[in-house]
Amino acid sequence: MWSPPAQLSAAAPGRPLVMNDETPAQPCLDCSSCPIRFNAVCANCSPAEFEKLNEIKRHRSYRAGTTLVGAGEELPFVGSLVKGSVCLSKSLKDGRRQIVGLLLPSDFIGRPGRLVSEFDMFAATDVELCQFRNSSFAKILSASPAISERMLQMTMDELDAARIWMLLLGRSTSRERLACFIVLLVQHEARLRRGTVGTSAEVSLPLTRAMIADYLGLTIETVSRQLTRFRHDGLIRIRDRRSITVPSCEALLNATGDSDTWNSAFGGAEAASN
Amino acid sequence: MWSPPAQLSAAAPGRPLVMNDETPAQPCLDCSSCPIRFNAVCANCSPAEFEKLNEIKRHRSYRAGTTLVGAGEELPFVGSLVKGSVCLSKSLKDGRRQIVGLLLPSDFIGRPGRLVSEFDMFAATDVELCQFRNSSFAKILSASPAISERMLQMTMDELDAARIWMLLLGRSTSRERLACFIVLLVQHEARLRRGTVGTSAEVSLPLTRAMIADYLGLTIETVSRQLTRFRHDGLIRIRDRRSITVPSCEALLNATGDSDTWNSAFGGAEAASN
DNA sequence: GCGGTTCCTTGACATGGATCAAATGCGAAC
DNA sequence: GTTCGCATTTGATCCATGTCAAGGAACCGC
Repeated sequence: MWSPPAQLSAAAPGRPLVMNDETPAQPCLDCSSCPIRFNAVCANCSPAEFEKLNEIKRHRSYRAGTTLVGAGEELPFVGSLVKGSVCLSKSLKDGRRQIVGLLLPSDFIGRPGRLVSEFDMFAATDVELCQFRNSSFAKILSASPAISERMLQMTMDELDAARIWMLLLGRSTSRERLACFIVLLVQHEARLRRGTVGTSAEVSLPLTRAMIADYLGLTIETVSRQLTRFRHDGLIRIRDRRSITVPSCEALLNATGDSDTWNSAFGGAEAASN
Repeated sequence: MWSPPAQLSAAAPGRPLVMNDETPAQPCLDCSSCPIRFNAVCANCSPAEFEKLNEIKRHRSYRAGTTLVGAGEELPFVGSLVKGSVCLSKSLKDGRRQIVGLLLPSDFIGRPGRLVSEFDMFAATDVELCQFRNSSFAKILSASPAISERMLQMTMDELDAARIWMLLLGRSTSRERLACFIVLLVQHEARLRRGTVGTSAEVSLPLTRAMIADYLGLTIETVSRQLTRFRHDGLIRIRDRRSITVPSCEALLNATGDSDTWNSAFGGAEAASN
C-alpha cells in the first residue's frame, strides 16, 4: 500500500493516526477548530444544534484502500469527510467500473434515512470522518431547519456537479477529460487553502491511474498516454507518480476544450449561492 | 414541429390546451385530482400547506420545442412537471451537447433559492407545469418540514439517478445505451399507469433521434444504426418514428449488458425509500 | 540489497463509433 | 396530389480509444 502525500495522511496534531483499517471510536475533535466547519453540513448550526450533533458524533480514520461499504450493503452511518478523499463507484457485472463521485473534505457521506448504499464507497487516501449513526442523524435532520436546509443545498450542489460531469463523460475527448481532472484538483487545492488559483500550481494526485481512468471513463493506458502527451506539450511536469506541476494553469484550462465551462464548473467562479 | 403522441399532448378534460409557446396564467387545477399528487414535491403536504401552495401556484402549458431557460439565464419559477417531458442539457462552446436530465411527470423543475439556471431547459414534448415563483416557494420551503423533507428525498433520488447514468455514459457500449434507454421508457410507462412491466410493451418515444443521441452521449447515426440492429435482432419493432413495440422486455433487458443493474436502476425494483 | 508485487508506461494492433456523404421517407403547406 | 423541408436511415471511410502485450520503475517485506 502506497504512502499518501503527507498533506493528506498526517494525523491531526496530538492525535496519532491509528493505522488499522478502521480505528476504534475516538474522542471527538472540538468542532470550533474543525477544519471543515464552514463548509460541512453543520456549517449553519446554532449552539443548541451543535450540542445535539455532538452527543452522537464520533471521529474515525480509515486507511487508503479501505472499502467503507459495497453497493447493496448496509452503511450504518452518515457523516462528513474531514480529511482525505473518498470514491463512490458502481460496477457492471462484467467488471467495468465507473467512479461516480469523488468526495473531498467537507462533503457529506451517506444518505440520511436509507441504510442500504446504492454505490461502492472506498477510501482513496487515508481519510478521517466525522460520523453519526444514520438513524440518529435522521431524527436530528428532521428537527433542525438549519441542518436540513444546508443538507438540501449540498445535495443540490452535488446534483449540479454530477450533471456537469455527465457532459464530460458523454462529450469530451480523453485529452479534455484529463485536463478537466487536473483543473479540478488545482481549483480544489486552492479552495482548501482558502486562496485563488495562481498562474502555476503543484498538485498531488489523490487517485491511482486506475482510479483516474475509472473516474474519467477511460482506460489506464489512455490516462497514461495523455499525461505523457501533456508532459511533452509542456503543460505539466511529472514530479513523481503522485504529484505534478502545472506551469500554466491557463494553458491547461485551454486544453479542457471549453475553458469557460470548465473553469466555472469546478467553482473557479463560485456562483452566488442562494 | 412534430405532433407528439396523443397521450402526451392531450389537454386535460375541459381545459383546452392553448397552443401558444407559453400560455397565459390559467385557473388552477384542483390539487385533489392532480395526476401527480402522490409523487410530486407536495405529496406529503398537510391541508394547511396545500393552502399556502395554492395561493402562489399557477398552471402553464408549453409547446414541444419551447426553451424554458438557457444556461446562465434567469428562471423566475420552480415547479412540478405535470405532463410531458422536459430536458436539461448543457453544451460546450463548439456545440457538443449533452442532455443531463430527462424530467418526467411529478419531477421537480428548477432550483429553489437560485434564479440563474445552470442548464438549458426545453420542452421535449408539449408540457404542463404547476409553477411557483421561486422566491415565494423558497419561503414556504423553509417553513414547511413536509415540503423540505420531500424536496430533499427527491433531490437525493435525482442525484442517485444521475450517478447511475454516469455509469452508462462512462462504461456502456452504444447498443447497451440504447437498450437501457428503451428499458427506461418501458418502466416509466408502467409506472405512469401504476402497473408493472409486462412481457411485451408499446413505447412512445418522447425524444427525437438527435435528443436520444445527446442523452446517450452518441451521434444520431449510431442511434439509428443500433435501433435498426435491434429491429433485425427482433428485439423491437418500429411502428413509426415515434413509437416502437418491444415483444420481449426480458430480451431487451439482456441487451443492456447488466440486466440486474439496469432493471433496478430505473425503478424496476423500487428500493424501499426512507 | 534482493526478489516479488504492484503500478505505470510504451508499443503494436484492432475496432467501435464518429465523420462525411447520399438516399429515403414522412409530414406540412399549397 | 405535388413539392419542399426536415428527420431518419444507410453506406463508406477514418480515427480515437480500447485491447493485448511487454518492459520498466517504485515499493515492500525479508
